[in-house]
Amino acid sequence: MRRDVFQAIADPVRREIIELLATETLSVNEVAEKFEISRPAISKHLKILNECGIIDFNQIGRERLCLIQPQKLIPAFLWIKQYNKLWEDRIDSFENYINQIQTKNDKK
Amino acid sequence: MRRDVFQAIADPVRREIIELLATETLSVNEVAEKFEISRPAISKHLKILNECGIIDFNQIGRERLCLIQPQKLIPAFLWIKQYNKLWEDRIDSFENYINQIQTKNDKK
DNA sequence: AATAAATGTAACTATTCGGTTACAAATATA
DNA sequence: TATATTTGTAACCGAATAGTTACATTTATT
Repeated sequence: MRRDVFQAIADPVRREIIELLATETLSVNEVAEKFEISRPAISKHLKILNECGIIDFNQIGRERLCLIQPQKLIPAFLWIKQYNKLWEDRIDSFENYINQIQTKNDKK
Repeated sequence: MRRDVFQAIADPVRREIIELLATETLSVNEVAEKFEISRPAISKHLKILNECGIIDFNQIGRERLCLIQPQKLIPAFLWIKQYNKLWEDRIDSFENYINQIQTKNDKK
């Protein structure tokens, strides 16, 4: 079973969980309440996020608080970031092309 | 069938295809030759990448050239990027903590 | 001590995923 | 025209995914 950050953020529910936990620390039940799906389903998503280190648990009595570990997103960030030169060049060359046409039209 | 950039880059083979096509445009067969798995398997991966716009095809005779469209990675990039303030603060506070300890030790 | 609350997990199901082999179709070459 | 090349796709398979309900366990409350 593959368990990496790319696979973790592939699921829209897990991305939403990350979004929630980025603003506040919540217990398992509090996370589950924010969704339509069952608590065990959320429990599984949290387990997957925990297995790749994106969240840690902090047991307080009978509650488990879910703490985000945002630095675990860095590898995925860097993988995508290596292509930003590529898409910026693409956009630049498109803008140059537009400017070129613009200049031609201005001359008319 | 969900088909978005997050799901596209979740698979390691597809990430490798993106890496290949970032440096050169290749035909379907040329892509397949770089992998151990069968050509139809690669064909499926290319189809998925195409369905979410990450690659375009350019038919030249009987060959189909695979052209990367790196700007399609931008939404995934931005989604992750919104957390970089979060992990930078985390790293900063860790560094501050280390510096604090260091300063204490220096005083001894 | 009895009950309520928070949570994990087992068992099950339907669907998707990632691979395979076999075959068909289109195009280039001899 | 016959053959080789490039490619897509159908049919199949096993494993993983994402959900469910039912139940067990631990901790807090009454």
